[in-house]
Amino acid sequence: MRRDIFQAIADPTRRAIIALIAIHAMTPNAIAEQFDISRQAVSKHLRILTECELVNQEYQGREIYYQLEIKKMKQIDKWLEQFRKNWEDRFDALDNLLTTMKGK
Amino acid sequence: MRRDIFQAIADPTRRAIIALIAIHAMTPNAIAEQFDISRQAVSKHLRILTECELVNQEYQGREIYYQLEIKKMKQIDKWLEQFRKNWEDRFDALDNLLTTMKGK
DNA sequence: AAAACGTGCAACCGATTGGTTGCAAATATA
DNA sequence: TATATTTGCAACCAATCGGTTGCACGTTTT
Repeated sequence: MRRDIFQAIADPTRRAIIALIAIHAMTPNAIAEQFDISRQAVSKHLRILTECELVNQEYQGREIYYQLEIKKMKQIDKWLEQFRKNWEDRFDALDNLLTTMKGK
Repeated sequence: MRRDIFQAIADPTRRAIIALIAIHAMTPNAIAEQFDISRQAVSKHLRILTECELVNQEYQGREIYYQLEIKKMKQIDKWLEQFRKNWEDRFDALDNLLTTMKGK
């Protein structure tokens, strides 16, 4: 099983789930209500997210609250790093600013 | 066919190709030499990358030079934006710095 | 104690993926 | 002109994906 973070975010439903639980922890049932797929399908997505350590599970009685392990997202950012120097955007702008400040 | 940028970077071979042609344009043959898969398999990857406009094609005689359309990578960065405020790293540090500067 | 609820897992299914081989077309070279 | 090179495309294949339904198990509620 490949199951790395890039494969995890490849599916649009999974990205939507990620965005949902980034705000606050949610149970599988609550998540499933937001989509047109079965609770079990959501469960499978959560399993994949769990396998690449993108989510926390917090057991609370018979409910399980899933929350995004937001630090894991940095991994994507890290990969992007190698290309970032080649596009001009707010980060470049900030980099330039810092460089300028250092120079002074 | 889904074929968005997230699906494009889901495959590790494709990520390697992206990293390769980010440096300088390459022909399919030259790219294929770097991997243990057939030239046709590389060609299929390039087709996918082309379909989501991640690469440029420059025809030169019978050769075709493929280069990364680096600006398209910003799309990933843009998606990451919504999570970035929640992790502490150099970008947060820069954000805080900017906020501080604005405040003064 | 019985019933209802929240969850994960297994089995199944059609579509997609990433690879292969073979071939045709265009360009370059002998 | 004949031959070699570079490429894309089609057909095929096994494996994986994203969904489904059914079920078992633990926790709550009645």
